[in-house]
Amino acid sequence: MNHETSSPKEQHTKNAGHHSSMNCVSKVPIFNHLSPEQMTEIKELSQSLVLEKGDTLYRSGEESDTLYIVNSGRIRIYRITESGKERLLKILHSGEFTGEMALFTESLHESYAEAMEKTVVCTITRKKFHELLLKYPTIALATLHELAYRLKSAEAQATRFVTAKVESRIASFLIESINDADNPSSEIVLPMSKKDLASYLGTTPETISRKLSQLEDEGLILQKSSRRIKILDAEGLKNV
Amino acid sequence: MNHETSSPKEQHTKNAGHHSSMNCVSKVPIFNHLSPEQMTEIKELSQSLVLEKGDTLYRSGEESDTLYIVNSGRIRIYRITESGKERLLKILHSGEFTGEMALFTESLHESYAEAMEKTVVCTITRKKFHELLLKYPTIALATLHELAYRLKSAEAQATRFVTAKVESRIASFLIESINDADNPSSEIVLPMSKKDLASYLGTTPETISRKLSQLEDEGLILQKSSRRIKILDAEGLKNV
DNA sequence: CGCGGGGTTGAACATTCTCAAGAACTGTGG
DNA sequence: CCACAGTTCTTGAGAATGTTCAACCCCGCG
Repeated sequence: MNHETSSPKEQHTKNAGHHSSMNCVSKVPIFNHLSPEQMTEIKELSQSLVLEKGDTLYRSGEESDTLYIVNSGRIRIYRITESGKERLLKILHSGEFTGEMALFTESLHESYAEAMEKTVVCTITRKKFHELLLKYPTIALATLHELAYRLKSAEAQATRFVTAKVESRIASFLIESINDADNPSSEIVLPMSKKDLASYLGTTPETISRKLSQLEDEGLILQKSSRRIKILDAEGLKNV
Repeated sequence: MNHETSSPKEQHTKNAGHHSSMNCVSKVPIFNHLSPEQMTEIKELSQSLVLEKGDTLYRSGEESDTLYIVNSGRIRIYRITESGKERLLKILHSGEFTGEMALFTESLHESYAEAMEKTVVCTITRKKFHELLLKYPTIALATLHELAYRLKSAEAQATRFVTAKVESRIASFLIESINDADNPSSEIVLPMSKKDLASYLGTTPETISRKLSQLEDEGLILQKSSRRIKILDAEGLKNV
């Protein structure tokens, strides 16, 4: 994890933090259903790392041999397209992980990971995670489960985005947002800036802005502030 | 695997074929490195199924509790988008598998799988595969490896397709095709009709046709026949 | 020889992007 | 608490990119 990077901006914070931090592992779905002893064992294998807002966890092109699990905070995962544009892949929240490829082959990162706020991540090296998987098949199973789910999502998203119009992409995104956060009112708060949202949906901020206004004109949503949106007609949205 | 489908077209071929077919399992990467006894055990868990051209393996909305491994032949996996258009996700060749989600949760298929020619698939039910994974951690590891790889590919493709112009998507596809088939000459044969290719790349046959002609005008490729394309300037293609 | 499906081409049309300018918001320091 | 600077967001107009629809071609096949 030595960064001989030459970026003028910022780097890994050097403060690798406390070893074997406590709650690092406990929030992670794939580690559920383990006995206390197993938990302890895992905690000993992992190291925690503290990132400040804007810090980079890894960059495209760097060697990848570590699994990162977010303990608290948020990590932005994005790629740079051939045409030099940034495209947001996902935002990792507490309990989610990245670096799955690292676990199986010598490979290089193809994306960038950057802390959106102060964030604590747990790190486990490929070697150690391997041992873990072989020792506890249920962890392997849980990880498989998670990857299968992600694959399905990725495919669903790819399908939707490649063909659908921007308007439908936005509509889908809004509907998913309702489902995600258990909303009593059907009001959602965008989890990112519109710039990021545009990048995530494969379009531009301008278009997002216009389409949202359009949806508002059609009476499907209500923009209460730049980040807060109230869904007026979820059914209508689905048919966009 | 009872199909109470009411489609007038065609269904599963009923001839569920020979039980525990021989080479079904032997071609599958995730089953490599196993002892002969283990192989035998696996063979006993699986059943083979013969599909004729055009037969459906599964449809969107059907319950999914089986892993399918292609022994010989090809399977077209596609989705229908909200707007009712077909979008090709991938083509499974010998040794590849589908149904990964089936393995972990009660879930429904969201895609369609259809034989492109006479095809033999091996089937393993969720329950049996689970037992297998728990018993042989190395299989779990190999499966994880495969899924991680697929996830990476899916993400890469999603990124590329969402932002890139059709022209670049085609160029990328051509370049990958060179790499895939070890080509002495840099001549490739499209693995599918242009109609399917269009669906795969998220565009229309018309646009494919036009863009290919354009690439030819630019001296990057040569269309020898409707399916055969010679790459004249791979470097140039990469910069499209 | 005629039929049918894929493939190609053209022209009108729809969608989205780009660039540019201005408005609204956020956080900071006085 | 206010003013300022740096963003982010919105809006407009023109340009680029792809889609649609319709006609036509080509080729394999009965």
